[in-house]
Amino acid sequence: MANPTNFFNRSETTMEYDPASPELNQEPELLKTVLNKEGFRFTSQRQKILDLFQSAALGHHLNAEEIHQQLLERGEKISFSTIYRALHVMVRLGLLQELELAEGRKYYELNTPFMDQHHHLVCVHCGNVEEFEDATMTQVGSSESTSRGFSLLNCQFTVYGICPSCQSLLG
Amino acid sequence: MANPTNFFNRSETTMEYDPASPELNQEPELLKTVLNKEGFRFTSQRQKILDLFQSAALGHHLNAEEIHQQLLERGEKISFSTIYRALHVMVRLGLLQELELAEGRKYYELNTPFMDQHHHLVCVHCGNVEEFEDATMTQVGSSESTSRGFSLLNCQFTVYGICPSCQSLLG
DNA sequence: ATGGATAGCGAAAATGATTTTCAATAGTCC
DNA sequence: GGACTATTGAAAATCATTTTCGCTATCCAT
Ligand SMILES: [Mn+2]
Ligand SMILES: [Mn+2]
Ligand SMILES: [Zn+2]
Ligand SMILES: [Zn+2]
Repeated sequence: MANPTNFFNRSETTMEYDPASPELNQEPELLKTVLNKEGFRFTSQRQKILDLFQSAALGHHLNAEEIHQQLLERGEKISFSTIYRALHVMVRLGLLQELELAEGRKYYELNTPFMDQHHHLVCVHCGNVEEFEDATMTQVGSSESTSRGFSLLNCQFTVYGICPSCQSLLG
Repeated sequence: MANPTNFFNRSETTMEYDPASPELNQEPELLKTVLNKEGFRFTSQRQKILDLFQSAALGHHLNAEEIHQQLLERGEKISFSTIYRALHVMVRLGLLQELELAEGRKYYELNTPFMDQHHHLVCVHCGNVEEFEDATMTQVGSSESTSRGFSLLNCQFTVYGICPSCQSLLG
């Protein structure tokens, strides 16, 4: 394996989004290919975790706890250590995206091609998350990073506020 | 005090940025006023912590650990519990801004009027953070939130990438 | 100013998400 | 099939942050 020591230390590697291989997550057996290409092994656990995200609406902004729970509901018991390891690997491979939606935990969702990147509007009271797309966002991100010589990995625009229903609850 | 139970649970209260009281952090004794207005008490610890941020370039994206350390260097020993409590209160009062620059810890900086809000470009390899301003960002944030009936609290645009010097190190 | 009520302090213990350790297992490649 | 070693699960370890609790200091009313 390429970098065994700090490998699991989040995306500290120069593994950028590869526009040449966009829909990998759709196909059933491609996971093995993607993993092996980078020296990882294909395992049933990793496939099941990815499956969870691919069954659309179900998955979407899942944290480790929710993944563990939803897998249990599907009759699959996968340890937390395995879940965390799989998430890191898939983020590294560009299959998943890690999100900081505030609160002390990380959320994950299927990664999308850079230009289709969406952003988030979070209610700090109830945790409700809405998504939106906006091309100017990604433009600003990429122009800002190239003008400083940064190689862009990804942008996150997160808007915090209070959703309509929480507003009425709080007066 | 208004909401004793979940009070310290981050900014879950409807305490929006007040454009009428912008430069509070500049003045020396205003902290007491701001605290008392909301039922908090003025303490030397809170003043010293705020002082740290106000001595500009020194402070800027400080986490609890760094605050504790820099206070020690100034000969002030303030416990972590007090530091964390003070940070929460000051965020709640709009004096400080809490940032999620990735990595499992939170950073703080002096809050600025909404329209002057700046954003961050983070090197995921060395942690170097650069700031930039962009009006479109805040526009998109506010239009997006009003169009959904959210009451806006704040926006964070964070761009992740690899800085020039880390790029050369990594080949 | 004085005094009572109680918010805030520090030290230590608790929490909770994530990471690591380690022996057993299972992909990959020959 | 067999060697090599990445991956797994369970349990222990980390680490930032939060809570608890007895004591102190601030605030407000007298
Ligand atoms: Mn999303
Ligand atoms: Mn900043
Ligand atoms: Zn809400
Ligand atoms: Zn760097």
